[in-house]
Amino acid sequence: MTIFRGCMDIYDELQWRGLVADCTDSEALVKRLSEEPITLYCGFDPTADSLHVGNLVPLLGLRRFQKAGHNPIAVAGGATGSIGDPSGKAAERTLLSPEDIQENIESVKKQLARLLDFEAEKNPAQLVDNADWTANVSYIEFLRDIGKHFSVNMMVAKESVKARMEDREQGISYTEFSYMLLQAFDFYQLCEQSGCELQIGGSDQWGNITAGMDLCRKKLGKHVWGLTLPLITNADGTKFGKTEKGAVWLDPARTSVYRFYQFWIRTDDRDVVRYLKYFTFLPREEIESLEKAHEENAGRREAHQALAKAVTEMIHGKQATADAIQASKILFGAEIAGISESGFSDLADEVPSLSIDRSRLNEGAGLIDLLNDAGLSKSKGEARRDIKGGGVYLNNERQLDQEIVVKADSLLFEKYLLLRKGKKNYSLLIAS
RNA sequence: GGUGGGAUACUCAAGCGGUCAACGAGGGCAGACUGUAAAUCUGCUGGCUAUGCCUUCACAGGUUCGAAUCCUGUUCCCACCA
Repeated sequence: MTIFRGCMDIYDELQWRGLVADCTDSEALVKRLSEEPITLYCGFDPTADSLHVGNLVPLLGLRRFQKAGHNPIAVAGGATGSIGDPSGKAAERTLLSPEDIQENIESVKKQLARLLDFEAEKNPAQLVDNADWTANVSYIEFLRDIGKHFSVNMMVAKESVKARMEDREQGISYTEFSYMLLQAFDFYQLCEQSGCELQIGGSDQWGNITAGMDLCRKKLGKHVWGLTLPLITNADGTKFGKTEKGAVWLDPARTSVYRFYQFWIRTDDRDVVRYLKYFTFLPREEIESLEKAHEENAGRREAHQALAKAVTEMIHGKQATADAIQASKILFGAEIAGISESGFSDLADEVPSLSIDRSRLNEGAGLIDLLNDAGLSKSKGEARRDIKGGGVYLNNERQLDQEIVVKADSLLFEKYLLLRKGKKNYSLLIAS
């Protein structure tokens, strides 16, 4: 008998989306999910002051469960984050200072808060910090109550630890070795205090999750579940979520909305349908029709646009997304002659821009210097090479003369210079 | 502790007295083709006040007209022996 609508479908939906990497006792979990709302959690360690697109899959996983009527808990890893998870890491990491962790936690919390619904009447999301329950546990207590339940033999056998043990060059510190126990302790605490029965996480979390399940069983006699979501891979074998400029962050101060939107627009054809399933809440029928459109005419890039729009709106909201789309249209679509003055001032918010002293242009500024100042070329030598290679455009006109001097008469609307390197790197110079 | 081998640019990896800012591969950037995709092909890939100058081949010295290359010492790795 179903007590509330929606819960029957969540596992099927996850499976259809390809979001189930592994699951402990899926049959029993499916049954359990169909009975009544379950409480589940996922942890996020504050290793930086912003989440990035790589964190999105588990986070949206929580949201998917919430949409299906379940009770999600997001755990900010104030405690675990100060230790460092060895899972999937080839080398020991340097510890973050307590101040950094605190700062990171504050910003990450805000981002988590935007993606989960804390106002839902029936199943509001919760946000907790695992430092809250580790703070007053003494080391001796922890060793006696928790450590006793773990055999080192088992811990050493876990993939995350084993990999580091076998690597003579790297090794693993006792600190990181112990990480598993802390995460297990989280699950146990949440299970006891909040009746949490399911932990989800990236597939590299499998060992940590099962460790927590064991602890719940041993200490509470409770049968709980673990479900891992896949690690996202690009079709070309590169790491998902990285660009030449580094990670793609959710914080618009780190990755502008325009860049964020562009990141998704440039998704490989082979990945786009998968990503629609992974990263959007678009319903199945819609994704399937986009898939069809994509197969028929990939060049129209309908699926890409839908993906970029959906994800950007989810993270940055409708208005910011509309602006990013507009900026993209201006830069990649119309001729520069068609851009209005207000179009340029809008661009300034989206595209990297730089103000430049008007007097410099009166005297004439070398294109090489401008490229260097705008950061499009890393050095003047590189700027020279870029021009020579035919990759530099001023106001969308290719410049091949390395010695060219830019004067005030090149200013559009007497104010803007649009500098471009290659197909997609723009910089807007604003005279002042 | 002993012996031998190694440390070269973003990474891997040649070079073992001058022609070395350093072969090659990967990566990155740019061009062509396209669809802001992929694949493919082409060029570039230390810095500069630029037909020249400066800084780089673990670190510090030395030999030499001249060193990434030879010598001495130091640090770190790896292998074998104890």
